[in-house]
Amino acid sequence: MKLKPSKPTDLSAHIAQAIRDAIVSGELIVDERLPSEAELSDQFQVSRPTVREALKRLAAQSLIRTQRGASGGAFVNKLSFEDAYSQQVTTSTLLLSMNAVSFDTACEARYSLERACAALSAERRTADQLATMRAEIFRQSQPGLTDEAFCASDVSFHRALVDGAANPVLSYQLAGAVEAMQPLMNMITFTARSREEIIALHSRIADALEARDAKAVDQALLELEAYTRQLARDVAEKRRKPN
Amino acid sequence: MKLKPSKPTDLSAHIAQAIRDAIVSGELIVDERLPSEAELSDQFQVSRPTVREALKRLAAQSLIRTQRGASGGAFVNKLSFEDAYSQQVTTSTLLLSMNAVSFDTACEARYSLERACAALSAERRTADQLATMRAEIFRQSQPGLTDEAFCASDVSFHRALVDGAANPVLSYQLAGAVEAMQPLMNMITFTARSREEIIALHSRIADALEARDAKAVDQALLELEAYTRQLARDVAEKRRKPN
DNA sequence: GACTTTTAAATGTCAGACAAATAAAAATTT
DNA sequence: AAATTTTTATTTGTCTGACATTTAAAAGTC
Repeated sequence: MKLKPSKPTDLSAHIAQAIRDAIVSGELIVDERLPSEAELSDQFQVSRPTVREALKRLAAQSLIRTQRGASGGAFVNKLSFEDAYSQQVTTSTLLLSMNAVSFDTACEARYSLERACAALSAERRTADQLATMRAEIFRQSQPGLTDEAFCASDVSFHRALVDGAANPVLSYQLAGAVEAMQPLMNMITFTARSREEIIALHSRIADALEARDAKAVDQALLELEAYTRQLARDVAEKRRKPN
Repeated sequence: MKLKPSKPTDLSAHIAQAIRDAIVSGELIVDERLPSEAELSDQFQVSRPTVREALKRLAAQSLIRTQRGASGGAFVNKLSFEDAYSQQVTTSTLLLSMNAVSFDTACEARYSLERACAALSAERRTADQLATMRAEIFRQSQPGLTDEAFCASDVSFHRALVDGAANPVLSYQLAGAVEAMQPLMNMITFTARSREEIIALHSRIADALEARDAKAVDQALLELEAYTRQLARDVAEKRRKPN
């Protein structure tokens, strides 16, 4: 663990980077204990608060965890899919909300990726996942449902579809694409008619998955994407000319 | 910005979460200045070092940036695609290396996602992106190339393919899948024969993109995936039984 | 009016202290 | 001797107060 780069300021950022490099390169392995804060401040020739700021940076990325007490300290954390998943969702959500990404662009990305899971999911989906999808479809058909709850159920439905591919890397990668869309979807007001349409498409997807018919899943997803984008266009249209 | 939750320890984590929530919810908007560290310590009733640790956590996630001097302070950062991209690559790389993800699983995810870009890329790829791909193919055919350089060029090639879809959200989502594979790929020793094969498939992809033939791109990617997985199997086989 | 100097505000860093948690060692009791 | 309790040492968590550095604006000067 060395620090060489140029910048004279932000010592804590440099130290964090040095430790991060050591972790990424494998110099520090999972569950290995880092030197204590006191030792680190000696090694890096900085004060303990500075070391602590560096460690908090790493903790924010789930790269380390800390434990108090004797034989405590900072340990290299095994980055779990769960941690990575939630980080990804947060990042993706902020990315979309801060960069004026058009609904079309986000929607295209989401459904392109989802279709990438379609074939695998058709092949591997479990009965359990299928049941989850059916349950979400049922929930979506309940009359009193708010738009937000409808969207949340939509996310659950699609998540089950993605998880059906039985590939944790895919599930992780898709997390951002699917969940980060929700705030954008929430801006749409779903009429009874449009809900009906979406539910019909969801049912077609579930049916196709049940029949393990990859082509049909793909086709239904294509239509769902087209319909969703049409809905968004209608909403935008109405906003512009609210009759 | 309030903090209510249960945990009594890790004040800085709570404060970071409170501010993070304020950003995600839109209570704090991009480029808005946060209260000064002194004011925050007043508001949250903690010391300045604790506030600073919280701010460093947020800085580690590129949620804020800080500026020194009068009229300086912490500002809500506009999360750029670039920042998100590199974070995603780091996270994905660590995720794969720490979770004993099989080569097959990672490879399947990567090529599934890449094929999701194939149709869009065939439709939209620019002459420039095509030229990049041709240049990388040429580089890959150079005799003196190390395996690492070959892999790096491979990543550049595929990145151009993904960027061809002209959808920044897709490019961002794919970043992890494509780049995080590199360390795994680096474990493969590429013989002259296997390089030849890969280059031939890359050429077929480039040709198909030039002809805007989505089907052909998809097919070539499928074959490339199959070949890559076969290569990995061969390597594993040789390790187990080194003649 | 243009330039220089001063000032004030803010982050960056440091030193030293105490609190709290925790595991291991030591002492005590059974 | 074993089990339990107490002590101790280590380590992170937090606080106080201070000084350095940067920066923009205000004040002063030519």
